[in-house]
Amino acid sequence: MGVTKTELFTDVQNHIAIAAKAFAHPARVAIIQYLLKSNVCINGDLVQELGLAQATISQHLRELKDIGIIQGTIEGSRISYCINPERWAEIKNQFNEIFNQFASPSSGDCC
Amino acid sequence: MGVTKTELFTDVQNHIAIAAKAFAHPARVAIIQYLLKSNVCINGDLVQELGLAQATISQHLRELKDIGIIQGTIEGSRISYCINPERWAEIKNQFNEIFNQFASPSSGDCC
DNA sequence: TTATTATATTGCAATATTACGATTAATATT
DNA sequence: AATATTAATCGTAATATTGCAATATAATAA
Repeated sequence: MGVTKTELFTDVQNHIAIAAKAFAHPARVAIIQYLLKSNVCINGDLVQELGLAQATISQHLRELKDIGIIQGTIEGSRISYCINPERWAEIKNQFNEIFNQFASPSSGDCC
Repeated sequence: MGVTKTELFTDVQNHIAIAAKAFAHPARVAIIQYLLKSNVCINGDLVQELGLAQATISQHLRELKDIGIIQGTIEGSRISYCINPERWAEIKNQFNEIFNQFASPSSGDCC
């Protein structure tokens, strides 16, 4: 069907899934990495950096913005994007909480 | 197109995207959480736990197995799944590396 | 052997995602 | 004002994902 049965899952599970989608496409990872490097926000020179069409980049930016992990401010005819610190911390914490829940078993504890 | 242009991106970017997909669906998050809780591996009582059809669960398990984040061993007619410690650590480190690359700007550093 | 149980696989149908060209809207430049 | 630049949006095509019923496979139980 392609349609996720969100009603079967907890809010936390759904939220984690949405946050994970920010990283679930290499183009979006590339955009995030670019933003991490050039801390000084950016605009659409991502089109140069990645080899994708302008419309495609714009679409990925919108997804990242919808997830909330980035934010954009209008600067004349350009738009400066940057990481949203609060949302970043939130997502980071959500993932860390999961990652830290697993303690490697001493030995043949498991399969 | 629905087809990702993987050749445009670095190996790291592609690998992160693949790993993120493990968490990019609430059912898979639920499966991982269930595995974290009942440390003692499990089988397909996920079908009871989540409200999805057996075939659907099986499919998500295969995806998680393909990503490598879980592993399964045959135990008679059942299959015990558990988290793959090495792969788990690998993914955890990959994400932490990204998450730690961002230092919240002192003030109006950005947009 | 014949059932039963547990899980994987196959084959769909429906929806989502990825990508891009074309268009639009808004600001900049001349 | 006329034109260029920038980026969002629309429409569309191709592929991927989600979900399930039905079937297949494998091990166990009767």
